[in-house]
Amino acid sequence: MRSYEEYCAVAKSLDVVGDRWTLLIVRELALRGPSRYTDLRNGLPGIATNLLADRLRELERAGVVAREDAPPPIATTLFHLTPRGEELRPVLDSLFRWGLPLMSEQQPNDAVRSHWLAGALEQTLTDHSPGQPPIEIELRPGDQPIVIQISDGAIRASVGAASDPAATLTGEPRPIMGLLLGLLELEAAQAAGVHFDGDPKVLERIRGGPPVAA
Amino acid sequence: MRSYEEYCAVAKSLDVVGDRWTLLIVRELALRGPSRYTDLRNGLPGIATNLLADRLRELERAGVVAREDAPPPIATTLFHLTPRGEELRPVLDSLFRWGLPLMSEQQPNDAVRSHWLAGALEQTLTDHSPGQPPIEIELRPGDQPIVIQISDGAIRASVGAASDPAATLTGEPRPIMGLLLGLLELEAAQAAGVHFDGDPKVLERIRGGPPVAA
DNA sequence: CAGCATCCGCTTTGATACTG
DNA sequence: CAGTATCAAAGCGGATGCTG
Repeated sequence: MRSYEEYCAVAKSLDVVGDRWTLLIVRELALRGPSRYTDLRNGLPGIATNLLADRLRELERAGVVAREDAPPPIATTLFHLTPRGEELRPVLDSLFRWGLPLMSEQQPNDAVRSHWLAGALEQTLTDHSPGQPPIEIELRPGDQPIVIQISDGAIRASVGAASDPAATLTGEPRPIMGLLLGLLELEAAQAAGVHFDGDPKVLERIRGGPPVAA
Repeated sequence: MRSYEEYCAVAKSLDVVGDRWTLLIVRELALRGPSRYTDLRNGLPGIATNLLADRLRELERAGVVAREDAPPPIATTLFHLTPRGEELRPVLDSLFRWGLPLMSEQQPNDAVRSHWLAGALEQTLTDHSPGQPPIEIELRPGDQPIVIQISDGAIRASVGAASDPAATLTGEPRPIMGLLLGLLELEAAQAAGVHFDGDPKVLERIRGGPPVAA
């Protein structure tokens, strides 16, 4: 990207991460950890392969990303965030939060990946009853399952199966997210094809309320 | 901008504010409040006028910016952030913080505006002695003067003159910022042409230390 | 197959000129 | 002051081909 040539911290940041696709590449590495080129491409549907290569080079030059040639048995290149790259998490988090209200409308051809949803959920859900025992909830939004772990006031959401879920939600991504983000009631979500299995009270424990002041 | 067509909150955010210049327009409105078209152009050196018009239209459609035709005596159009637009401040703040380390190198043809520097300073400086009486520091980085107001642990930095400054700093923007951000010692800043007037202790009270975890 | 580089048509941006 | 109009240059998207 052409530099803005402004002596301003925001402009300097955007000189590095303001290009199309760049922050989404950082998102992939932040959500999934060290990744292969092919995994990155899979998490960025629509990116031109030469652009991904270009951006990775630029991010490497900027000290945000580093590549490591994995040892012989694996024999592949892994890209990962440097400490400086990890410091971009607050930027991603604020964008996650700002974009949550836009999740209510899912365009018909929007791609879906479970790890994106997990990232969004970690930014919104809160444990309203920290005293309660730890529980897990499993989501099956068509893609891979997502497990939400609630324990001692902390929320962790990641791709994977729950061992002993207190509840499971199966259905389309949009109504599932609408329900969890607090934009949809359980009845409305069920009418939209969501199958809820478990104790409805667990929903009340974690549902995102009105947007949090950040 | 073409949509990323991803059902991800970050991608949805970037669909709205990921275009070139867009976040800088929001920065201008956030730092300066309601502004005229011409003021925006002045705060965005290098932007093509058709692009500014385009972006403002898109931001209006997205509900981030609104325009008001000021009443007859003023007879001009003012652009301002909507509440939804104000919610982008955490995004700007995180970009301000991330970009601070990049402020140490000022490219020879970087444009400088005092309100950008004020924004950066508010993100870094902290009042390390909240018990002390309120003081003001004035900066004269060539452009317009900046006043830093320190009182009760809070820092405010804005364009304008101080009434009774406890210290003044005159010189080039880069060494002044380097000194305040904690990247440069007073002697080094003075060697770089900064003229410091006042009690050096006030510097210790507010200087930014190592980057804060956000 | 993983990790690119090249080519080409299309879209976006930059610079400048012009207008109510 | 607050834009619109025009056009060249740069960037992007999609397809394809190459190399270990």
